[in-house]
Amino acid sequence: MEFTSLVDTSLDLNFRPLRVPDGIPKQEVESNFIGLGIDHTPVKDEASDLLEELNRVSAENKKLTEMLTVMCQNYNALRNQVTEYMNKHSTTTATTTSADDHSAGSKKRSKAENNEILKSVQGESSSSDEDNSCTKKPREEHIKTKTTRVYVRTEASDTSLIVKDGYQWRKYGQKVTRDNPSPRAYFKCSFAPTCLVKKKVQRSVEDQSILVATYEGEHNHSHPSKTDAANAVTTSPCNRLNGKSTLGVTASVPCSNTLNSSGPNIILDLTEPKNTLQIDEKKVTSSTSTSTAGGHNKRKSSLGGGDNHQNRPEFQHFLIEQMASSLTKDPSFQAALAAAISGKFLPNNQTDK
DNA sequence: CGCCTTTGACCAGCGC
DNA sequence: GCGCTGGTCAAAGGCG
Repeated sequence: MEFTSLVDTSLDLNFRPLRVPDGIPKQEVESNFIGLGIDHTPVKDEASDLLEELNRVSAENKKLTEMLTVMCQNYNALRNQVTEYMNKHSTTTATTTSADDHSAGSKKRSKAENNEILKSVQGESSSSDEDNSCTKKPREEHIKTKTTRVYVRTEASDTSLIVKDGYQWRKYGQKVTRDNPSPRAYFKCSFAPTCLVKKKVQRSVEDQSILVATYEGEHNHSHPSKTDAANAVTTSPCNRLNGKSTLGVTASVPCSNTLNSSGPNIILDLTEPKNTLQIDEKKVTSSTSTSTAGGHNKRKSSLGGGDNHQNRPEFQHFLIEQMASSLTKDPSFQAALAAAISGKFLPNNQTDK
């Protein structure tokens, strides 16, 4: 099914073009934009400019939020359709295979294929998570268990299975699995046995530079660091203060649709059904950086790490900030923005500035 | 000395 | 019942 043709995820940069205040000559505006011509602009005009810019950005932000909402709705609708379709298809397959002389193996395979498709559509929800396929836990239990999957782009040369999410983890095992040559590392929250959250980290089969971190359960304690979480996305991903520590911060910030291989792009897969935006399916990645929170800090936080924080206003504000930060650092976005702006100012397509 | 990682051994579920 | 596999345990060693 062609999702991209059904859901318009494109970012229309011209949906709300910059409005030039009537009182300001066009040339002056250009000067402000390109050369930051503060010296040539009266303070009063500058203030009104800033106010105008603030209003414009606010409106733009609102518009983006609306677009995101629409996208989520579209996604949910599509997901429901696909789920319905797969249910029908699954029933049909079972009927035909039982009627025919197909082997048990082929039955299993088709069923597994259907499940695989469903998983990809449903964002690999906890009940169908591949990692739970061989779990020892009773079914009811791992339905309850909140499972979140986070994709983190790292340096290809970086062989450590460390996903920095701000929480402190204790590694208790490592195993090479059958379906992936890369070892899988098992972590427990350092607050165990009080906190029973577990984390599995393994490199993606498709892209060795992507770490797949699967979180099971919810932290019953506060985030070790809020401020560090905020700092983390603006600093280098590799500057761990303690080379052996798994402490760090993961900024799960979907914002730019450009895949920046040089940076540690982070793809958030919210596998909870209530989380309507399954970012990872579109491979929307962030070009923001991550870094350690440093040391064994245990400061209180409400951001990052735990997937139960994502609906909080602070986290959303954090997301917005990181989106803005990421976009402004993205050369392709800057180019697109410049083209959009120059297209507005120069209707004759004179984009040589 | 305490905390951490490493790693081989062990356990349990599942399919044949 | 046996083998395969994923998950966990725990002893040993490293590091600050």
